[in-house]
Amino acid sequence: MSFERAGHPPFRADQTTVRRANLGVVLQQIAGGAPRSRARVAAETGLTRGTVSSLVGELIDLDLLRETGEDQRSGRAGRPGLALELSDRVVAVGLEVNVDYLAVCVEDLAGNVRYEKRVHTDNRRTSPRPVLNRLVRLAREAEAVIGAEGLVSAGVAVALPGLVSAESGTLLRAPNLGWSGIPVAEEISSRLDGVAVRADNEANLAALAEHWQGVARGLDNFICVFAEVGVGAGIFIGGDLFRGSHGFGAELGHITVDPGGLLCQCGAIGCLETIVGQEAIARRAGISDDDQRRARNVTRELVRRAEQGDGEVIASLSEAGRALGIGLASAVNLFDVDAVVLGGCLGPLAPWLVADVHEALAVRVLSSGWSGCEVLVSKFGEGAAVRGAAALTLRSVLAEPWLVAERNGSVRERVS
Amino acid sequence: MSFERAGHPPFRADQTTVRRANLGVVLQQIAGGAPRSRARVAAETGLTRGTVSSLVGELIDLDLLRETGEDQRSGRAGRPGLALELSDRVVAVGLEVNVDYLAVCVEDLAGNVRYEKRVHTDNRRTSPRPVLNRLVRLAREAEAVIGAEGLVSAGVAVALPGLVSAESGTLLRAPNLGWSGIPVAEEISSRLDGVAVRADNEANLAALAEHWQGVARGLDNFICVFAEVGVGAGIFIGGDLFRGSHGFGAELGHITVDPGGLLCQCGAIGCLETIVGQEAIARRAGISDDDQRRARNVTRELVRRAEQGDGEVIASLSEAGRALGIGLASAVNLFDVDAVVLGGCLGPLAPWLVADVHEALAVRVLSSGWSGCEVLVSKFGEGAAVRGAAALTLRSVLAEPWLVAERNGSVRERVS
DNA sequence: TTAGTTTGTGCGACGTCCATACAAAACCCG
DNA sequence: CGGGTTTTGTATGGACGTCGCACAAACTAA
Repeated sequence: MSFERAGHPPFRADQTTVRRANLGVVLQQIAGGAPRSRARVAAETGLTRGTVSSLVGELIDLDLLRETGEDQRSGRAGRPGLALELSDRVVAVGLEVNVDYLAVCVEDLAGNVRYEKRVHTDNRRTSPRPVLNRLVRLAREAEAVIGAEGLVSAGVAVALPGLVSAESGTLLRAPNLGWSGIPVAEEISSRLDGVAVRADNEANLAALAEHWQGVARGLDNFICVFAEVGVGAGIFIGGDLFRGSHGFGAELGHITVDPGGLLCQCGAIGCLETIVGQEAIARRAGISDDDQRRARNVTRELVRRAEQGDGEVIASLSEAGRALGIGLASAVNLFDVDAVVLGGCLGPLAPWLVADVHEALAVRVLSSGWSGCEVLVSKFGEGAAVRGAAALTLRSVLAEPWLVAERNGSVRERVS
Repeated sequence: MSFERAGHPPFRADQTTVRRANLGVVLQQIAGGAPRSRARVAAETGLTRGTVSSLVGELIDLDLLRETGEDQRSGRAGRPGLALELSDRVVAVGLEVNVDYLAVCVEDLAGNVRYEKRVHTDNRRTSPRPVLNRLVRLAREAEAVIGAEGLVSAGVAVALPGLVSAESGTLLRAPNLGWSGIPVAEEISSRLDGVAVRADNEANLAALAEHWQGVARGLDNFICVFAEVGVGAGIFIGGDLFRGSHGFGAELGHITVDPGGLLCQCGAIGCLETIVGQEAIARRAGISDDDQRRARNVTRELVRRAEQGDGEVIASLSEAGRALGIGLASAVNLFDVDAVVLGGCLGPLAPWLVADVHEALAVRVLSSGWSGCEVLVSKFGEGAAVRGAAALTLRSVLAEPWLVAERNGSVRERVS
């Protein structure tokens, strides 16, 4: 109904604003369901068939939509409509730097993963430069695939494990990586011939992924915990990612849950991260750092042992669940969300955690009597952040379709 | 830049949408500063002088703007502009039900309080009906004043001490009042000849008041604590009031700060409210319930004793400050706000609290090193909620000016 | 085959903003 | 004191986008 985000930076509107808005409306309408005819879209959006025709024409020219045969119709009278669905030619590249791996993925508008690669490397005490070089090599491979299949890239985004300034794309501080003040987006962009690159926190992007194609589809308010070595959270409010004033919000990993506990990387005592992180769980289960390194994938090792009935591991997991529940409870009390999603390493480990999280929430959440806050398990687990990075770009394509013209339009316009 | 709240419910745009948006843009531009000429507004918004002229004409017809002589100009060449400022003829009515008083206020668009009244009554064990009757009587008096001065009412809103469903205007649960499930907005509306009435939580509205004309002007992200008998909080995010999925958000009063503490009205143990509320502070300072009742205004009594150097009171206040700081810290960690505002009875009591709140925040807020979170003292104190109720309506007039035509336009259109 | 229904497109009308031109009202300066 | 300059507010024609309507195409039902 209203315009803009009712907040203070109002922006003047004119006819092109209208056009752009309606391009977005039509595209999102088609994205949010089964293939549909122009006429149905018109009926659903309130636009005229004529206007929808015009808008769809432009979207097809932009390679965002395509006509795929006829609308499936159950013997109703009248001329059949031509089904419209999202094009599979526009893709986005997602990158991820984590403590013990690098990852890349290419996803198209329809949500299909077209390419995916993940390499294990210990980035913990490596300086940023070689790590970014390796990441850029992965990105280049992905772009080669994109080119070979005749796809169009809408942009690149990178997920980072730490405090990120989303506007500038700078990694401000990553305790578990030992990095600080690295202009990651800029660095990557310059090595990829100036392609636009965005950067964001891994937990934010994991939340985005779950909302885009995961367990949180259709949920407008939820918290997604993303634990690897560190523990972060992405918060969705009103269908959009919530970032604080400076991007320091949702630092769930550094909520105090055990004042008499261990020293955290951040300098404080008893942070949630000292109990719930992947390595914290292992350490508390009596698995030495050496054993962890040998196992390569710590989460898989934990799952293996838990499945075998290892008492120490199961106890450590249960404890982690309880601590997590305590931490989440204050967040749920303040944000009043509909659901909590357990992601990252908590995905695979969920079977030994969920019950404890549930219980802690039930006890501590004020409104638990009225509005049950669901506990969901991530669909993508450790792969959520990369996919979220791709989704970041894809989502903005749906919301602001006209921007793709400014990226690749110069070529296209000469053709048409 | 983008349209709509990027979220999922997209809405088609057309020319009237543009017009409405620009009406809002012009009005808010003029509202957000000193009186200005059409030409300046044009330069600031990016609209043409011609377009601004047309928009301003419509806004003047709606009685939202007025021309007030000439623009103050410091000897610059050129024809002087006609200064435009907010009309003082459009007002809104704010109402408030609290535990020990009822209040009404009439405020105009420019932020002037045109009428104000507050009556002390113990509503604690009174049934809703007589209380609402008394409130409606206050509202009627206010409307009489509005009529007598030739003003136009844009709407009525009421502040309530408890969980409120803002859409339906229902008071779901007010522990300190002993009410639950009362359709307050509807009840008041029906007794005021069907005038539209909105209802919201007192803390939300207090936050709104501080943002509208108080200490939080210009702050887009802040938390406003509002303590009377109970303790609530209103949260501003991105220049807008944040309500959770169900309106249960920001229940700061029921965060656990002292697991071995007192039993709270809500049934839990050691809630913040058992230490920080007006009566809790008094009780912990050794002031009996009888003495409190005799004093009528508990806050004033506390201030009196603190000024006289009453050790018990000062200690209780300091303790409240510390508890508040602890509770606020988790909120600040999650919301990453720029400031915290102490409101309600905490306004007058601030001198004996602020230092403790500050200290607790400094220790417990993760990002306190980077982004200092200011602690501000409310400008309106206990009067914030009523003023916020009026501001709720006034704000929506600024954002959606065309709606006033639907309220009182039928008369006006016949005239013009 | 014919009538009825639905789809997609073309055309004129309307509303809104932009660019431009112009009169009015001040200041500046010789 | 009067002309030139600058700025303001308004009026006019053009561009753009949606709406309403009409029409041909394509299918179902009888």
